[in-house]
Amino acid sequence: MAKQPGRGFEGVALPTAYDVATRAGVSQSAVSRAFTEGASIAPATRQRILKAATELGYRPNNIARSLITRQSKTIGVVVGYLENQFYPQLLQALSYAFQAEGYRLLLFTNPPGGAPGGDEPVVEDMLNYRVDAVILASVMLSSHFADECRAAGIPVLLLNRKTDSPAVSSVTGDNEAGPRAIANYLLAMGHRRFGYVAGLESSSTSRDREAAFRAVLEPQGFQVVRAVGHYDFAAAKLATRALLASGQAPDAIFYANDHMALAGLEAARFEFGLVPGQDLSIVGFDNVGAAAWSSFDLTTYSQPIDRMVPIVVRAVLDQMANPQGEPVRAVVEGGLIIRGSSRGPKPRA
Amino acid sequence: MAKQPGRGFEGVALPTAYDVATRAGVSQSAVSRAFTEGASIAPATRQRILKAATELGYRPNNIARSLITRQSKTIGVVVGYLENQFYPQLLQALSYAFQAEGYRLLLFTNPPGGAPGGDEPVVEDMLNYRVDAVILASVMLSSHFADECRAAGIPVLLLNRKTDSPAVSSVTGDNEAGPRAIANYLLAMGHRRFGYVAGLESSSTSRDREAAFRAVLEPQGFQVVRAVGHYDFAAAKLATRALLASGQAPDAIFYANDHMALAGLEAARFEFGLVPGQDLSIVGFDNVGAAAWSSFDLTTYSQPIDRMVPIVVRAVLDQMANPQGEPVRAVVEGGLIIRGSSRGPKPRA
DNA sequence: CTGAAAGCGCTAACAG
DNA sequence: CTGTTAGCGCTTTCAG
Repeated sequence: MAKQPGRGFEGVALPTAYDVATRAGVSQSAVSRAFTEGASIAPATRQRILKAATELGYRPNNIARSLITRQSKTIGVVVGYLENQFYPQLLQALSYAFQAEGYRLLLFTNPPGGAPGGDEPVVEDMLNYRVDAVILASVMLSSHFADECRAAGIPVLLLNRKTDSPAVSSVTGDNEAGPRAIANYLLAMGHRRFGYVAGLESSSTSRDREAAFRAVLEPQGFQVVRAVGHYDFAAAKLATRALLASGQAPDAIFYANDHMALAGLEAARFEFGLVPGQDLSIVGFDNVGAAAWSSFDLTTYSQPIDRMVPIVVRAVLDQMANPQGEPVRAVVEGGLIIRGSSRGPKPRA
Repeated sequence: MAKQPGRGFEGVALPTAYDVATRAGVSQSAVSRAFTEGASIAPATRQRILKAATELGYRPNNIARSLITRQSKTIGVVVGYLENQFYPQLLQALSYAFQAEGYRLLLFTNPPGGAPGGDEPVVEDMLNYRVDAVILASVMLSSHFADECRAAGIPVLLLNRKTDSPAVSSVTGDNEAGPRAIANYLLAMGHRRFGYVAGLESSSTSRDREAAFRAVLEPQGFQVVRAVGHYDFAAAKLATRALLASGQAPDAIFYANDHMALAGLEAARFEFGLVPGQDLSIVGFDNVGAAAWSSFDLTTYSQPIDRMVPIVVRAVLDQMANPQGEPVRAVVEGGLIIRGSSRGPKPRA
């Protein structure tokens, strides 16, 4: 009947492999093998053990297993702003993909409205949980943390952002080709006055997108006025207002992401009475679900989650298998998706 | 220099409490105490240990700690459809609130587009991780799973849904008063032909909301036509189309949640050329962020996340402290939020 | 194929 | 206040 130290129904301990062993008349190690894929055990023995286990309501304790295998089968994920639909979509896809590989996600979120920088102690704490890898999909985290993970021997992957350090793996959308495609498209549609709404100034992603956008326009003599939206809906509305209220208002605005572009669309339409796709062009980046909704019909450059996630999974798995391996720095190509929010010939209109 | 069995930078093992003990010239248990809140240890000793720990880059291994304390400090959360903005909002709030209590969330998601019923083996697997409690915020899960958790002695809490079993704790919005308030409001605004768009037929939440809605209207002799939106955006559009295309089209439609109401709004506006708030009234439930966006301006009944989450946290904490305690069955009051999508006098218009 | 034995890294009595 | 001593529940050689 074993000891009974623990919790469990009615204060009785959960059965252990020993209990199962006793009941099945085998050794405890046999029980272990019965629950280990591909372990050498006679089918008959295995059946007997499995039967005893079910009768007892036994479940292998993954904590104990982790302690000895040194694998928690857990991946720490830090996400920031879940208001931006891109992140829930990403999170769901990641969760599902890693579940298929036998990993689960331990979730860490930044405090709502938290300022960038300042590593949260809670996130530090994630390392104590011996996560097998860490995925950082939050802008709100100093890159110092990535180094700390590396020092602890834990693979890190930056998703949708980068660091200066080329030693850290990252997977991003095409922050170079995307903005260039957008710029060229806007030029072709006859625009001449451009605006850019940045995310956070500290964000490499926002900076890269802006640089690529300008790299097309400025050599041709076009100015790009800018405002900062901090990746926030309300702030992006304010930024849009500032841009549109100025004397030389742009007639084409590129936003660092869809989330802000949606806000811009609303500001233009409801505060200025403008008709996007006619009076001005509004373009985002990501192609989130809502971008395709009729209310927005947002032209954007896609960051294809279904193509990014497998790359992330493989990269993380590889890094875990071979910590000495080369870091991955993947850029996942997207595509320009022309919808109604921008001026010019529409796909089918 | 200790053994070197494990991973870690360059294949060297991470330092253990023993390594720190040796370096600080104390016993291993002293190290343990140095890292345990409120343990009896001399400040000087503690300082010395902490110093040695930092020098070695030591981090306490929570896995080992969990094994002995029988607490993983981890809560399993099952969420389904993250497209519905309500869930990311909820998830973020839960994550933050539990982090403050020293718990982390282990995330489980249903497969994208997964059918209801059928307990995913992956979710079963969560119990092997010895999560300290389970929060189910997914409709896509047979209630059988809740019993299984209870059998394993793990507190379960259903969020935004219920079971027949009164033994299981749950926290929901006001699925009784909310729909009644909506029905009364719509009546007062002069509506006479009503529609309801259900979520999943198997969902207690959707059934409760429909029943309460009808409970006001039918006794007064009004019919409620219905369609099923499966909590899905596209399906809700189809449902709306079906309702509006019929001979006796309703001029007031209540949706089981905002996510579907948003879809309904689009269908009415872009497929039927109707002006919501004028030609017909569209009402949702939840008050998600997007409901307040100008593009939707959706009248709804709120399910206040900031009031629900503390109740969830307390309930879960209580159940863990006292597994024998009474289950919690909290109904969190919301409020009718009248916006432009419904006919009648607007708050300030 | 199976059992015995030795821990994984840490916490928790129990003496001192 | 601190060290000693047992394990937590399981995986993993190593014999047999």
